This record gives sequence, structure tokens and C-alpha cells, in this order.
Amino acid sequence: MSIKKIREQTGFSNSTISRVLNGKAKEFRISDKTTRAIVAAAKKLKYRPNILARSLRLQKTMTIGLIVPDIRNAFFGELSWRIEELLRGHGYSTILCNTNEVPENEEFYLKVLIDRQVDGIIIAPIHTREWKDLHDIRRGTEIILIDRIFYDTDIPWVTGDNLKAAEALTSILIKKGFKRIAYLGGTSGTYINSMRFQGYQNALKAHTLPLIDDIIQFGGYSVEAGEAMMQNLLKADPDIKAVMCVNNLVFQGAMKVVQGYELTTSNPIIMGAFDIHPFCGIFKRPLACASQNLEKMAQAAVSLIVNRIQGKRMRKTHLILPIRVESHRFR
Amino acid sequence: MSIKKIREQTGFSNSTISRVLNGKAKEFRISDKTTRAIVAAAKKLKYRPNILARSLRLQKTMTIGLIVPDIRNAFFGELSWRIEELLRGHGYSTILCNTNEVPENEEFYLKVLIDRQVDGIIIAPIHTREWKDLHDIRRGTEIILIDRIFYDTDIPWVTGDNLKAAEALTSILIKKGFKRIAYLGGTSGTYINSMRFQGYQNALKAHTLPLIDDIIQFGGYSVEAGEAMMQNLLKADPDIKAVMCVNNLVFQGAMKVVQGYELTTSNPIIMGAFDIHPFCGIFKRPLACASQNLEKMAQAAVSLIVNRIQGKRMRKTHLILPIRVESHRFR
DNA sequence: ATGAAAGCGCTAACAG
DNA sequence: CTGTTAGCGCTTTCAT
Repeated sequence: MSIKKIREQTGFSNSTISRVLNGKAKEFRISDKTTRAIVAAAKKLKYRPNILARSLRLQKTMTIGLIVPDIRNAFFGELSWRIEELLRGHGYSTILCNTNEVPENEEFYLKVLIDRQVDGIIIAPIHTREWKDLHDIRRGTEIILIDRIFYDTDIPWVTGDNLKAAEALTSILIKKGFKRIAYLGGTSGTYINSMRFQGYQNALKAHTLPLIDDIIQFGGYSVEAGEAMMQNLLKADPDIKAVMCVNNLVFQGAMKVVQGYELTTSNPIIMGAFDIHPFCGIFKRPLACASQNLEKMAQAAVSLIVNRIQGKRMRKTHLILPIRVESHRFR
Repeated sequence: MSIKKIREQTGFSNSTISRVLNGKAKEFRISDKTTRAIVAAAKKLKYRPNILARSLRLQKTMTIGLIVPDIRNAFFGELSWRIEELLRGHGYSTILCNTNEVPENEEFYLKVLIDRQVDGIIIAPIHTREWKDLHDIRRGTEIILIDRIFYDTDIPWVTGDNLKAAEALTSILIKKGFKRIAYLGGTSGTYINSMRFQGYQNALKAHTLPLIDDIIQFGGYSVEAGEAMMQNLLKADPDIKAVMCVNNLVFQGAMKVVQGYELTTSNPIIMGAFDIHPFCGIFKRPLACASQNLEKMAQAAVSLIVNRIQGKRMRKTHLILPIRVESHRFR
């Protein structure tokens, strides 16, 4: 009951007040005197519009939901930050949700966001295929996949060229002369892991190196998983010299184990991983690193969803971004 | 127009449908037959309530805003995750906002959240005193400060015992025999920096060590700040042996510089810092670390705000949590 | 045991 | 140039 207060103060009708307060005074040729009176009253009464009421009336909330699998992961931290910033520039608020890699949470938040009438959802999903009951709950809500995507879906998406990057990353290690390169992977069956493992395989094949089961693991995307996988690996092959990690968290977990191991054995291990750019500076050791451009990825996702919401059809709705691969302190 | 659809299907009135769908069938002694018919129709039509409409009517949104200064910082990542999880248990959704250490963003989000009628806001503020225009915009919204707090405020808060922890952390380095201990601090005038610097000073004084201006800096809380401060420090004192960092990001920045420096000079530098627990495992070097218990902090904040919203007055509205201090690989 | 009607605060179509 | 009216979808008071 806030426009109402202004009405009581000024005597003007709701519509006139609404128009003035939404900057449509000119458009409706409302007199200067009226405009000034209303603006003054609004100021005096510290008027703030009720967004709920406006959204209900307008049937749009100017809000986007962003669902990420692990907000503790700095990768998603940066991605969220960039997306939020860009969306704000377009006038949208962002509701950030963290599923913590739990599929049930994903379904929960998808529903919550749709029930809240968000205009769109950007999601890095845990699920590996289209949610079967999505059609039931989705109103007009636009959805975009980011980073982790589905094969065969009409849902627009943007991701990195994980296949090529994993191949390049593995090749770096191969060219350094390593013939046994371990792979510490994410959850089996997920898009990211599949692509990166495929790239790893491609690199081995290109250099006619064999695939060695004992030094390949798919344990998940967390620090704990990385720790466990590295421990297993050292049991399976105490003499391993090169390790490729599926992401930054697995790398962190693996490094914990490696550091301890090297102290006792002085057997140096060369590591390669995705998105460990922040670590490249703070370790003395050689590192091979595939760095995704999160600025570009955020831009692509935001542009996709904003355009969809505004009803614009676009040429490309499925984007694969290049990933930079480089080595640090090698040789 | 969704209850409406069920009405058209079943012939029952809005009120009855609303009651059944909100589990109040028993309370209003609605017949089993009616109840079943409505539930069946809702299911068939995939009914989902419009949260906007409900919130507008109920004058509460069951939503809490969480404002953090830097979501890329894993410290706030974990804190956000825990708070969100706990709030969900209480039936609240969380809207996470990231101010990126920019004061204008903080004011913006505060307004946005209040305009959206959130029931409460948990905030780790950038500002160092109560927002002067808060009273104007705040409706009934409950507000809680976390981690970074204000002196002299009625706003409830929860934070760690930064003073004591900084003192203990510094003492560890002193007891190792260091007499010149540098301090790389956060933004001057902020609560966290003030308390931690005071603790540092207290430790020096307790051991009758002098405060040396040249090796004390207040550059901010970011990785970049840490990097810059460490570079300055090495210029000021190329022979420095012990450094205390105000937080994990400053530590990361400083470490980048230290690693390079040590490679060329073989002058080992001992580091101490707040909330670098995740790093303790992955470095071979000795580290002194003050670790906050984010689970406890999240619990305290959530319990504070939920109780306030429910109108319960509590005994303690200003909480200081203990911080664990420990050293790794020392000696 | 159920329904009619009011109203949360806002905007827009229509009317003048 | 401004006002009247309807309605977004929901819950609740009051009535029967």
C-alpha cells in the first residue's frame, strides 16, 4: 500500500503516479506540475515499489536463476560472479543456487526457480540428460546449459572445447617423454569427464601409446575424490611420473597426496589439469594447464539467455569455446 | 490462473482448493471425496503454486538474502554453501548476492533484496558502519551481520575471535625465533583488518618486540593486493623471514611472489595466515594457520535470523566464535 | 463442509 | 493530461 500513500498525499490516481514513477511522464504528457508533485511526495515518503506486485502484474520478474554444482569451487565462483555482473548490466537480478553435486538438489532448485517465475535459468547440470519432468513444470522459462551440457538437446548451451584441450594437455606430457600418464577423472558418464577422457585417449592413440587401465580412475570432481584417486594410483603404480587431473578440485586433492609422497620418496611427479590457473603461480613445480576463458563463457551464456527471453531467435544456440593450453616452468 | 484451472476441472471453489493444496483439509473438515478429487486434478494438471502471488498475499516470501563481498573466495563459497543448506532446512530459499568488494554494489543489493520483500538479510558487509539510509528503505526486514561486523550497532552479528587468533598466530612465529615478522593486511579501517592487526600488535608487545613500519602494509583483501604487498615488502626488506597474511587471498598472492623469490635466492620465508586450511595439505612448506569454523558460524547466523524473523527475542544477539590456530610441518 | 468476496500492490486498457 | 477499472494468483475472513 505504497502507491496508495502517495495518492493520499497528492490526490492523483494510481495510474498517474505509476506512470510518473516509471519515467513515462513524457510519454503520457503529464504536466510538469503533477510530475514534480508526485516525485516530491515519493521522495518524502521514501517510496519503494513492491517488486512482487509488479512482477505478478507484469508476468515477468527480471530475474535469472543460476544453478551451479559447487560454489566452493573457485571455477564456479568466478563464473557466477561474471554472469551476475553481466546480467545486472541487462537489468536482471540473479538468484544463485548451489546443488553441491546432489541431483535431488538440482531438481529442487529447478522447481523453486520456476515456481518463483524467474524469466530464465542458466545451469551447469549434474544430470546427464534432459530432466524428464521438466516439461511439466516449466512455464515459459528459458533454460541454458553452461559448461556441462547434454548431447542431443534443443536446450541452448555453451561449453569449452574439452575434447581438444584434453588432447593438447595430454600431448604436452607425452612430448616431455612420459609414456605412462595417469588419468584422474570425474564422475563416470558425465559430459565433462567423457570429453576430457576421450581427448586423453586420442592423444595416447596419436602417439601410439597404450591405454593402461591400472592408472585410470573415475572418482568424482571433488578434492576428496582427488585425494582418494591419487592414493589408489600410488598403490597401483608407486613409480608413476605424470598425472592428468580432470579439474581443479581433483588436482588439489591429488596434490596433497603428491606433496607428502615426494617428501618421502623424492620421486617427482608432473601434473597437468584443467582450470588450475590460480595455482600456476604459487607452485614452484612444473605444471601443464588448460585454462577456460570464463569471461567469454559468461558472455555467451548471458547473451544466449537474454536474447531468448526477448524472443529473438539466434543463428547459433550451441557454442563451443576454445580453451588455452599451456605449460609452466617446464624443462 | 492455475487454481482457476483446477476449479474449472473439479467445480470446487478457490478457497477449498487452496485449503486442500496447503494440507489444511483436516483442519477445515473437508470431505475425503473432495480432497481426493482436488489432489487428483492438481496432479493431472501438474499444478504448481505461484510463489509470487502467495508471497504478495502473505506478506512474506520465505526468502533470505545473503550478501558476500567475494564469491570467488573459497571462504565465502563455503560459508554461503553452509548457510544456504541450513536455511533450506528451515524452509527458506536463499538469494546469494556478490558485491565484489564494491560499496555501491552493496547498497544496490541491499535495496534490491528489500524491494523483493525478502524476510531477512545476512550480510558480510564492505561498509564499516551502519548504512545511513538503511532505515528509509528497510521495511520489516531482519538484518544480521556475519564475519565483518560493526562496532556499536543494534544489528545482531556473529564473527570469529579475530583478535585472539591473530595474537596466537603471531605468537607461533615469534616462538619459532622470528623477531621481524611482516604483516600484510586488508583494507585499512575495516573490522577484520583492525582486529587482526591489533592481535598482531598485542603479540609483539607481549614479547617486547618493536613494531616496524617498513614491514607492515594494508593493501586490501585480494590476491592482487597480496601480490603487490609482498613485492613491496621484498623491496623494503629483502631478508624478511616471516610473514603474516590477513586472509587466504592475500596469502595466495604473496605466495606467488615468495615462490619465485625463493627459487632465485634460496631465502626461505615462513608464512602464517587466516583461513588457508585448504592449502595446508598441498604445500610442503611450514605454515601457520588460523582456521575459522564455518559450520558453527553458519549455524549461528541462521539461528539468529530465523529466530528474529519468528519474533523470538534471544539472550545473545552478538556472538564471537573461537578460532583454531595451528602450525603445519614446523620444526 | 464449502463458497463468495475482498485484497496484497502494481500496471495497462480503455475512457474521457 | 488524468482517472476508472480490471486483474495478475493466491489466501483468508465471513457467511452459510
